[in-house]
Amino acid sequence: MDLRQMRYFAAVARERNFTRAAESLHIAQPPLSRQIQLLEEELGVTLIVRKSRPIRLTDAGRLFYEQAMQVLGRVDQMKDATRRVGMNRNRLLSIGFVASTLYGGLPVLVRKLRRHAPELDIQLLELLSIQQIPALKEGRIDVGFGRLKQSDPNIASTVLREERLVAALPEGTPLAASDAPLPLSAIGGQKLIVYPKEPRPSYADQVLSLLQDAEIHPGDVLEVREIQTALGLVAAESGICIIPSSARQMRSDVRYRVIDSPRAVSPVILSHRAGDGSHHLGLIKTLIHDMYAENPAWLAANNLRPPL
Amino acid sequence: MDLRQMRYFAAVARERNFTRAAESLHIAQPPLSRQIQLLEEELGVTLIVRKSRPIRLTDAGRLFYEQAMQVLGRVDQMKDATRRVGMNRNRLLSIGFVASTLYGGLPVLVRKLRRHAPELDIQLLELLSIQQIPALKEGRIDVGFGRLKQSDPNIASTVLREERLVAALPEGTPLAASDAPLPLSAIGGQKLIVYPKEPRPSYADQVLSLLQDAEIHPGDVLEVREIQTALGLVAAESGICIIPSSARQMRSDVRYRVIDSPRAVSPVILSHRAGDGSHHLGLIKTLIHDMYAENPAWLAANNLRPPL
DNA sequence: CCCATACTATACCTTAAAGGTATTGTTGCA
DNA sequence: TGCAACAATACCTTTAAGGTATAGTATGGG
Repeated sequence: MDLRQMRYFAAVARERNFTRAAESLHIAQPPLSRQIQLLEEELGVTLIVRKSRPIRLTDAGRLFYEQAMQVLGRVDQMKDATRRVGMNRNRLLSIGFVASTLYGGLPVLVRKLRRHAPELDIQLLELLSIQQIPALKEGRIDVGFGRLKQSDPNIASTVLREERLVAALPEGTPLAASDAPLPLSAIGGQKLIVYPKEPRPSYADQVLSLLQDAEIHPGDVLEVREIQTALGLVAAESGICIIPSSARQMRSDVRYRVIDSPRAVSPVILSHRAGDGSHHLGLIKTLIHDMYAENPAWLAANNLRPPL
Repeated sequence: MDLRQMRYFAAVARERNFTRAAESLHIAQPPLSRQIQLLEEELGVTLIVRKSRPIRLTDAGRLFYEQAMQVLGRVDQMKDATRRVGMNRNRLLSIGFVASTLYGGLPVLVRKLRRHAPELDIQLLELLSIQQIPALKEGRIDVGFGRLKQSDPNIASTVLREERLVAALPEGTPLAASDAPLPLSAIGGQKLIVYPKEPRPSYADQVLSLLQDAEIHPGDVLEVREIQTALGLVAAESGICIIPSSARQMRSDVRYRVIDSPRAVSPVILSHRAGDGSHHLGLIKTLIHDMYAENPAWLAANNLRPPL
């Protein structure tokens, strides 16, 4: 498959007419027909109903069209962004993060960073904690916000804070009746949903070992790929799930109860290359410090709107 | 630009070596070098620092690499999805929605729909309200959830409910001191942020005409493209913003106050093609009805967790 | 410091595939 | 039913991707 074929198909889908589509693409009609045939052949799927005037898209064609438009838009954005970084010689700061920090202080930090260093192009990449280590080494990212402690000598890590864990519970179930802290033991026998499924080790293992250390055995453990799915399943009463406090913002159709155990915490960890003495890294550390100073509540135990 | 060039560049970036990258791509090394040169030429940007062994990526190269990987992943997903729909002859149901419904009942509806009609492939497309009308006519979507009343004879629309509007206020400002309903008049003289900027007419006009009809004049109106930006600016104390109640879930670092006016509501409107008597459309209507029945609070005036 | 080594770039040729022209089917409407 | 509009097929031309041979350039050991 080829961007050209996608563009050709998009033109046909828009015009609902091969001849006019070919004109708009500045090519002759037969090559256009052939490219669409090749595309359909590669996919093994008919995209266009030709025995109808004007032509119609099949269901597969409609889907392909929408997706293709999005991909093409994305490619254009990518071109622009690459040119901007390359031409202006702007420094690029690449930040890796785990999804949960998006619901915490990361957006605020990024906004502050843009204000304090407008010359910087900021790239945000969602990466799981352990993916951040190789990404840092390979220079794909410059800083990482993760949740897993590690001890690679080439990577410097700082615990920004320990965040309370909360249990996500389906509305209307007995456990969700109270707002009081939930004893860890209450999780025993419950159906537990953990994430992410892979790559291991991950936050899932952190949760599971927390329970294991307390000798609490959940009734059944279901692994899912991401927190969104996990909370969706909780809402669908498929089980309960343990998430960092900040991720509570993701859904309000489930109930949350802080877990009543001093060990039920998850760190937020800033990582960067050990040798990295860049100005921007220092700026980030300063800004994070400021954020905590501005909002000391974020450091409080029962943090309602927690931080990075 | 071409997916092939993106794949080639990705291989070089991964291997950090043209020769080995060429091997992994099963082509000779010189053509690979040339394709990368062509890519750099088209972008007008150097992506690779060659006077270094192993080679390094420039900042632009790093950015391009990450984006390219995401695009390539996206293309693969698209192929799979298209094949699945085309092969299994699954019916595709394409749903257009405005962003705010994502923070309301839409996810619940989609989940119910998947459960009740597992044979269905569901495509979700974010479209502004007025974009949904042509999208319905052209068959790009089958149903739309929007916020703008319209009167196209070919499109049937149903108001699902009227949702209360709330003002988003920066924390710590005088207006944010209370949780009580906010009189519409309090918005007079305030800096107001509205969205989306285009295409018009949009929800922005709904908000502006609400104020105009009440003869209230905001101090200054700033138009932004999307709600996320608008709320970000509110958090940065750039002004206040009027949003549908359900969108409160998007951020918790701003304060919300229900607007104290019976006219300060925004409808949630279900639209579909006038002739459409498909089974799945009926199912959607039934499911929505069920949702409201299950959760009558959604219909209450001061809806905290509102619906579609 | 220079040469050996391990690369990447250049030059030039071969081949595959995209695009064009002419023409033959189809569809749908008058 | 026949004509107008349009897509598919057949076949040729041109463009550009890929291959081979070789020259140029960056690190590392002697």
